[in-house]
Amino acid sequence: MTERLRIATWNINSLRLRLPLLPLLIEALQPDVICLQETKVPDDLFPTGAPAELGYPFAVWRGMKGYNGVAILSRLPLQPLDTAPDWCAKGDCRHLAVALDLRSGPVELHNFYVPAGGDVPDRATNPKFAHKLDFVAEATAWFAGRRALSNTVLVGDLNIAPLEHDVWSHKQLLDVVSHTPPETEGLTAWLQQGFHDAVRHFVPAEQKLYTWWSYRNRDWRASDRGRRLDHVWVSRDLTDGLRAQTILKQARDWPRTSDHVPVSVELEV
DNA sequence: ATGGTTGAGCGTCAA
Repeated sequence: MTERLRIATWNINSLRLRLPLLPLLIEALQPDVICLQETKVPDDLFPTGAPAELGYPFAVWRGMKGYNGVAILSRLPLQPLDTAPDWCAKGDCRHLAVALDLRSGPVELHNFYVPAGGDVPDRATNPKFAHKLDFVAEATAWFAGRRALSNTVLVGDLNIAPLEHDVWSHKQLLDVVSHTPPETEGLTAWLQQGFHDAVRHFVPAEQKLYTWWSYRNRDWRASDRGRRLDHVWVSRDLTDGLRAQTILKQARDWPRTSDHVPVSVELEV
């Protein structure tokens, strides 16, 4: 027996500020599970009633003051998984993992917010860039060291656009943090620990595909200098169950919205 | 080459 599952991911860039936008996401995507990054809310200030009011009574969150923060909102019961390490021993709030209770069995879900990496793509002079590369390498090693992946979904703002057409200009961005070779090679190595890119599954690699447009453009749609920083990966056993993907580009025009747009994948498990 | 904008939360830092 299979069950249809829709999982959405969004870098919301302040949960409290953009709480009123979540009904728009829900109406458009009808996700069973919503994974959020950059919630920017400490746990003691989290709007604890909001998930249930939105129709997602099962929720977990991990936040801190000012920066970072992740949350998972679910219509399905879930169990928190606490087996992952404190990435780079920073005490950051960049990862949550849960087991979703489906009739067909549990699905393991990982929600990641990878460090952005600062401005200078040099690990020797920029500690933020070093942290980003170390984070990706540590995650790669952690998944490599576990049992073979199955029934697993990984989503999040991974802050890396791995393919040539995941950015508006491959040549012009080769030395820009998010698309440098050490980053794209690192992300590819992580993906290859048993994952499959669930969005590119539906969209040929030659086609431009973005999930983020900078605030610093007067007209984001006209300049269209986007990057694909937000991802949904599935373990290889779930590949045959992939049914659809949506990059909710219209969300970039919502009032006072995030610079990232939601990404959703529908699959049968 | 540079600057451009946004959020957290009150001076800048992070993105």
